[in-house]
Amino acid sequence: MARLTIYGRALVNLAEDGVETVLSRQLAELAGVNAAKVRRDISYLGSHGTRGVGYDVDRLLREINLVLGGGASSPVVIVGVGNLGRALSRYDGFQSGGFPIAGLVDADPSVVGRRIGGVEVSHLDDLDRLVAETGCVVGIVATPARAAQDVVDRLVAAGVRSILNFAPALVEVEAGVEVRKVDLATELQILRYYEHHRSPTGRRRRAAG
Amino acid sequence: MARLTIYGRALVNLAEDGVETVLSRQLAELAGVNAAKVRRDISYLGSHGTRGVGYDVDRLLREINLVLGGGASSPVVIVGVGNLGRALSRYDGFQSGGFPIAGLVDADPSVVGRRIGGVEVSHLDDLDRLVAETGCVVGIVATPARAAQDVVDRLVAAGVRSILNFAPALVEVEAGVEVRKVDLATELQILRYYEHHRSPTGRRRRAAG
DNA sequence: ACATCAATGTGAATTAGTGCACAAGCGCCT
DNA sequence: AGGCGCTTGTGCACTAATTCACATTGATGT
Repeated sequence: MARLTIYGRALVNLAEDGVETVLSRQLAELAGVNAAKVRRDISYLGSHGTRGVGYDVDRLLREINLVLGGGASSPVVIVGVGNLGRALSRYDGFQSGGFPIAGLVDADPSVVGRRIGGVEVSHLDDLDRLVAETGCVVGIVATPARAAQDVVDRLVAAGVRSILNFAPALVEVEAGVEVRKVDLATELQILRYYEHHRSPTGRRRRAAG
Repeated sequence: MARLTIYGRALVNLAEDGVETVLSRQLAELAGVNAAKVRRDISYLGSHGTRGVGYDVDRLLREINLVLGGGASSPVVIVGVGNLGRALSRYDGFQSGGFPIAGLVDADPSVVGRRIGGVEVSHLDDLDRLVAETGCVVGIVATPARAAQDVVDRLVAAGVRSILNFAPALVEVEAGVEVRKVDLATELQILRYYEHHRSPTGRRRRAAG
């Protein structure tokens, strides 16, 4: 679940502050959710807090990291170095999050060979070789919508089983391949929707996660 | 709902192809959801298709655009021109989606005055003036997590009521202000989770939206 | 050792979301 | 004009998610 990553981040902050024990109520406050939900989520981990005391921060963090895949490094390949692809290539959040950029790929021969953020751009046809050599397990699709399905098919053929899709298009994959979509246009549209259906102002509250 | 924007995009494509009428079944296929869901979603619009025929593409598209805020242009201000902020500044999806970048802001004096993607960077303290002059209605937060709450407070104080938060932090806002969070780190974490809990391969399917 | 306190873990209730299945309605064909 | 076939709109059942509320259980102090 997505909430686990939120808890994880909150726990990291707590650990850095030297906190050793946390209550479900506190974690709920930090994560912006209900305390009962926190407890139920954590109970699915099989983890056990201590009744009357709370959860051990370090232990809980370890358990969450374990189920999320730990601190392992997962190299990614970015397909499409157009506007968005270049932007993502220069973003160092991938690196610092444990997802080093192992390769850049584009179908346009005129950009192949160029270096962006210290990584050379390969041709789309070399995707198989690139994935095999670098051991990429995650593919990032930053192409126009019409190219997305073809790119995803190539990624899957190359062995990639986890895909983050920034293209505004739905793609089909075989079961066993996980695709997540990040759609900036949709997010902005939704904001615009609220802009047009503004409710009367009220009290301060925690934002949706 | 987020699905409305998906329908909208599908309808645009259909309209470009010259299609005049669409069935709930077809729209469901394009959007990757159940046909009954499409019908129920559309029924909330108050729109009426024609039984036995389907929905008029142009009419439905107009209705969806209306409820989503139409083709109005909504200028945005990007706060934080660090790694991610610069990346976003150069992404022209905002411009083409009807969200022109009206301003860039940063707290670091050494980047103030620099031009990125044709827009000059202003100081965070000038946010009020910038928002007032450009009529920005949407703020994009691309700062480190620890600065996010302060930046959001300043945006709200300046009159911005719609915020897209890329910082990995929850922020509090008064009611009436809408915050949406885009969290690349979480998306990648979730992919990594599935990577570690791989289910056996199966048949091709449409990916989750 | 025992009582007390506090927070967890979870059964049960509530709410939201999904999807089936069918009645109602519209156009077309005769 | 009337019947037929097709699709919408929606009542209803079902599933998933959330939240309440409390019995349970570990720690602590006397």
